[in-house]
Amino acid sequence: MGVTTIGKAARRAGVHVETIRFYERRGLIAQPPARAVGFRHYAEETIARIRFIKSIKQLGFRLSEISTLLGYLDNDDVDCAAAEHLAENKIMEIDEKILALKTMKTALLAFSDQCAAQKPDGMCIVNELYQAGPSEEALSS
Amino acid sequence: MGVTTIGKAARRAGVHVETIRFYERRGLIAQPPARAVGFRHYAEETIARIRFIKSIKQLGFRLSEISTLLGYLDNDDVDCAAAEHLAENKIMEIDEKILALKTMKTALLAFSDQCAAQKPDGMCIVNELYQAGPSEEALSS
DNA sequence: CTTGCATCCGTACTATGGTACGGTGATTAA
DNA sequence: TTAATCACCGTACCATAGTACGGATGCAAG
Repeated sequence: MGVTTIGKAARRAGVHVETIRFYERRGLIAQPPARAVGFRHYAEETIARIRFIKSIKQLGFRLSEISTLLGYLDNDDVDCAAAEHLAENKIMEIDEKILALKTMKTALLAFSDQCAAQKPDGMCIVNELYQAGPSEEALSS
Repeated sequence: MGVTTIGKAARRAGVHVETIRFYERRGLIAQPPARAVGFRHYAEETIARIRFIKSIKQLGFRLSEISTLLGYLDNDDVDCAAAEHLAENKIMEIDEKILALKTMKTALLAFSDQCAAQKPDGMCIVNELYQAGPSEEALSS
């Protein structure tokens, strides 16, 4: 196998070329130095780093948070307690999102029920809501 | 009470002035015609319309979707079946998001557990993940 | 040797829902 | 009357995570 150019690196890491460049611009990974003669070579560590970013992203972390985490790693400054703290914060964040979505779902179900209980005159709940100009508290639970 | 200028309209609808302008630009609400002499007057229907947008937004609908819905309303083209369909689609969308978040949470809990089971050498799971360059399937469930 | 794909690089654009700014003119309360 | 507030308008900017584009060059296969 030949040298690992950006295209091969992308395929091996499971991301797009543009994503690698984007991560370079964001400072998440270092850009390999330009060579006098050929294209840039990507080191194994860089590919591992991209895979790591991808894994952590799947846990719901933002790139800015991953950037911070990588900063700790680069300084050998990660301990289990700190990592656990990060994970727990993220879990709470996720719980909040889930709660908000469940609230929406409840309201939507109520809405849907009112649609189903169609008036004999064919007037839809949507029309009524719109005509009435719903008050602050309506639908807002 | 005096005329309903944009500021009063915003207060009564529970949004910011800029939001009203933004909705006007997006075509969600009509801009009242400029008057020769004073400021624009906002009609009651417009305020009701903004409140309606706000309510529907709380159900998780995007402005583009609300725009479509308002188009139906403006043409008296809403029936309960269609509205119910909209709501049910949105419920499915929300369910998918909840599922994705729960998957993340599960992975995070596993991660957190591994942090808690700290190695005697003080080596954190994060370091190991990073050094190892996690494979495609690791953490990805 | 030439064709065609790949790399390089900066910049601009995507969607989302607004928010902020800057300068000008109208209005209103003291 | 004058100062403070509000309205008007276009444009630019925020976060998010990339994606797309265009032109120049490199490299490898036929």
